[in-house]
Amino acid sequence: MAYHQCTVHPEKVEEVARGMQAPQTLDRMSAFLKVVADPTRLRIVNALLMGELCVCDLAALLGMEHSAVSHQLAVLRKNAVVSVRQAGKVKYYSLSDDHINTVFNVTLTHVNE
Amino acid sequence: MAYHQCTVHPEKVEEVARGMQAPQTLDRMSAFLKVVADPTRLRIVNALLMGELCVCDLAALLGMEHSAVSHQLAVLRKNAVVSVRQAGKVKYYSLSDDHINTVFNVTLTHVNE
DNA sequence: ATAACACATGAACGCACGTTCATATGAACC
DNA sequence: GGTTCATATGAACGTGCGTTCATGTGTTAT
Repeated sequence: MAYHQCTVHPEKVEEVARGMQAPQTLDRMSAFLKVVADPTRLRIVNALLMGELCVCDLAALLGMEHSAVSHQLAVLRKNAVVSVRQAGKVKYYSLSDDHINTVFNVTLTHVNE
Repeated sequence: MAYHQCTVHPEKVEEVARGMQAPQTLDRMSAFLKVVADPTRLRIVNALLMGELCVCDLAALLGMEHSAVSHQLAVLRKNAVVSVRQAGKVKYYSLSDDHINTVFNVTLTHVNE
């Protein structure tokens, strides 16, 4: 059976529609949340909460290939979640923003409630 | 060329490893973030910030099929993001938690910085 | 300058996940 | 009880995305 046109409340819908964030804002929010939602990247963020780390140590910490870690770091970089500091051959990554800290902690308390 | 075992700093890695959240905690955090990272579900959350809505009005607001909305609401329900109140044939959805409000607003200010 | 090290990037494979179509449940009204 | 309305659920299809493998870039040291 096909779907019917149900009884909508147009005034209510329009009121809420006006209160909605702009589409491109929601897209950026969605993109950011997707970035930190990935388990591997969330573990990287968790680690970097305690200070900067090089790719090498991150790979050892997570028990992953350098390549995999580097790919995830590229995603985090392109979304301005982490920053890089180069010292010789080694690159040290750190969180570039304080909001990530907040999001992490609020999410943490939410799942622990 | 294959990857070499690079020069790790074991004491640093172990220190950070001790400070990491438990794996199941990170998994729950990841799962929650994935739920709200989806564009459609984020729009639903945005709408419900302004008060409860029925499936019918949500479908009209989002310009989607009832079925698609209902599927996403099921995901949000199973992850305790929304609650249902039934009034006759109609089911009204609302945010079940205040943390979601916080996560939404912090994320919003982050992408606007 | 050549080699070894630390990391980045490109491409391809595999799978999870959102959408869609179809069907099912459940409530209210006749 | 049968029909209509409001929502839920099942299954299959398509695609985006994370992983892996292979190769590339850049830096230091000899």
